[in-house]
Amino acid sequence: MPERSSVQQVYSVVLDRICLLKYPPHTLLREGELAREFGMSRTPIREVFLRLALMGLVASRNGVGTFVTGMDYLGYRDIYPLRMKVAELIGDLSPRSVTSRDIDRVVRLEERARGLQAAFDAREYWDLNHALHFTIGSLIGNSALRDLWDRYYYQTARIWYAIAERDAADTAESFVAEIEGTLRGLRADDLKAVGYVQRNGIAVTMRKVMEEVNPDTGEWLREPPRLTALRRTTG
Amino acid sequence: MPERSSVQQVYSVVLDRICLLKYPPHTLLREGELAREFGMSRTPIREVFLRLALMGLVASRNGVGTFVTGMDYLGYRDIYPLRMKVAELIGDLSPRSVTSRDIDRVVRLEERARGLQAAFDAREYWDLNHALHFTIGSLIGNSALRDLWDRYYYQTARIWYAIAERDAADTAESFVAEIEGTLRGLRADDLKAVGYVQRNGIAVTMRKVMEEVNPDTGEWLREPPRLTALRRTTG
DNA sequence: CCGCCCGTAGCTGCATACAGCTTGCACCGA
DNA sequence: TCGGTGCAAGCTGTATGCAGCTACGGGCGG
Repeated sequence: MPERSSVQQVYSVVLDRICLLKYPPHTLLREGELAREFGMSRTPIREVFLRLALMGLVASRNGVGTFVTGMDYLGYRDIYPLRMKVAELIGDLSPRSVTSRDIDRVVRLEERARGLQAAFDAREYWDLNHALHFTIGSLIGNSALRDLWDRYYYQTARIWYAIAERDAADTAESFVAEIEGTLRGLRADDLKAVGYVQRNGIAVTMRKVMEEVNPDTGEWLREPPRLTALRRTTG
Repeated sequence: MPERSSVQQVYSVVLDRICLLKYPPHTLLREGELAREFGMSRTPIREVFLRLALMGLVASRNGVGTFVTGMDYLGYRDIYPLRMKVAELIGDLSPRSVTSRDIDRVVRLEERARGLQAAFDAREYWDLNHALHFTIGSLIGNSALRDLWDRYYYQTARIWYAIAERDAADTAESFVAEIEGTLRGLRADDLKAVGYVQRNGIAVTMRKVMEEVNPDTGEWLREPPRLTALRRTTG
């Protein structure tokens, strides 16, 4: 069972679990437990936790444990506008030119996305969004900008994933439209257009997120089970 | 001698040493050595190194050691345009309003900066720049943007510090002008103006940096001793 | 004299033992 | 019965021992 893994692999797995809400906010993660699962000692797990902590996704409390952070309204309020700006810069800062491979890849994503309209599947939606994100990311020539593109993606992934499930039909439709717009931009080798399409998609999500909170208190108006579950990983 | 310190304190100290070129590029840092200096074990030092590695300021090689990274031309070429964009956003994303305390602080900085014109001192210049940076940073309301403001500052600090010493007179003069412009913006409670003044200052530095490299090879044209010194910290 | 090879020193990465802190529960007294 | 106190379990943070890797240098062969 305990197969050896590298720090990078464990980081990816735990990151995915947090973003996919398999580890919902406030979940207690224990170093020893993950160490056993991945067949390594606590030391590399601590490194994974530190990296996740610097991403703002977990926080350790001495003597207590390491918790998945809550979805903080104030954090999203700050990150989303910046994420939109980053999208606007995609076509601005030395973009890579589009190849037919890129287009083919997105065409295939479009087909799969249309399938979502018939039967929505959260996991499939996640995979498609993931693929689209990294395809676009690969076109960003500026490495620092690409880092931000990824960073803010992961920092906001949980909340859009949670919200996507609220209104599956609308989510699927918007997603197909987003891919179509992206494709138009790619075919024109107009990465600025691609960036603006992304910006608009992010803006729509941000609006949805902000509609979920009480602007005075900053509290979430309704909390689906997946956001509130305070479960231990044992059991 | 070995006084106990926290991880955060050690991180700050080592970060300063790297930015101030007390640890020049390619310096070999040993975990055990720093552990002894700060009176702790290798474990927290490793955490410091990991954080510095994620900032791109050090890199560990198994079996060899942890090195201060070189000043990579390609990295600066990517970071500077982004840093300029960040400066442009300062007045855009929910800035805090300016208080008289802020203005007073910068006024004092201006006085000290004028002293630099008479007698340039690299360390004093560093301190002033540091103070100005954080004063402006404190006016950024968007926490994510402030993180970037700090992050890119530290990632580019070494190179402008190295270049500042090249032409002390010009550096001092530009710096005074920058503070004057900043003060005008602050007094008008116009943080956008402050951001643009910063942007312009960053652009000037970037131009100076780019003039130092061969655009074909990416190699530095002339390497002052402080940039090339490959010394061990022992001795 | 030059080049190859192997041994060794010393570093990082990992595993593990220990210390300190936090929390919850049980027990005791009023 | 209720409140307070102390203890114990379990976690993170730290120290330290160990394994694996790399670089360097001396010695040997050509």
